[in-house]
Order: sequence, then structure tokens, then C-alpha cells
Amino acid sequence: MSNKNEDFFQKVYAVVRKIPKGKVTSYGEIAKVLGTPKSSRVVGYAMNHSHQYEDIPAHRVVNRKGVLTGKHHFSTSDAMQKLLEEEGVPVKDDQVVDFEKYFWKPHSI
DNA sequence: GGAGTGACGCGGC
DNA sequence: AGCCGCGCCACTC
Repeated sequence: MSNKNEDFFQKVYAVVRKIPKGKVTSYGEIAKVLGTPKSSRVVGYAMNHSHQYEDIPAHRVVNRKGVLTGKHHFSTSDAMQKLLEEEGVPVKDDQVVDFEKYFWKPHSI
């Protein structure tokens, strides 16, 4: 009896928590590290519920293009961009500049 | 319990 | 090279 779904959620949060400051990653990469590369959407769903946790830097998670797709789920539309810029990640037009440069690939869990 | 939805990703056109 | 459509997985109505 394994609450696999909850476990998956916790795994997602664990990875997101490990994202170093000033770096970003994508939903797909997180899903890959968790062993379910096709569940990238579920990662996003998990992030949607991450607001009830405090240690989840959801602003460091963007889609594979580096677009701040989830910014609308923050307190304000520009909160996500502001947080990233404060950490040293330039954002222009809701997209991370030099995304590959600031991309952080999670190793494992 | 079928159908729709979503903070995604990829392939095809 | 950009836009459209499908697949995938968990969740809700």
C-alpha cells in the first residue's frame, strides 16, 4: 500500500528544494529524474499544490523553453519574474534569458 | 465512470 | 522556424 502519488509529489518537492539559488530547471527534467519522463504534466500539477509548502521555490521551475508559464499562479503576475531576477536570473518577456546557461540539471534523488 | 483539464513535451506540418 | 495537435498522468465533476 503505497501512496505512490503522494510519494511522487514529495519527490518533486524534494528535487525542487535542491535547485540552487540563481538556477532554474524544467518540469520535464524533474519528471525524468523521478523516472517518469512522461509525467511532466503531473509535476506541474504538483507544483500547483506547492503553495501550501514554504520551502518550495516554484519560481525556479519553468517549462523546457524557459518560459515562466506558472507565473499566473503566484500572488502577482510579476512575482515569479521578480524572484528570479533577484536571484540573478535575467528574465525578459516572461522568458529566462540564456536559459541553457542558468539551467540546472538535477542529478538524482 | 466517461469526459474534461492542466505550472508539459515532442513530433509533424 | 513557428504553429498545431496528440500523448501522458493524476485529479475533478
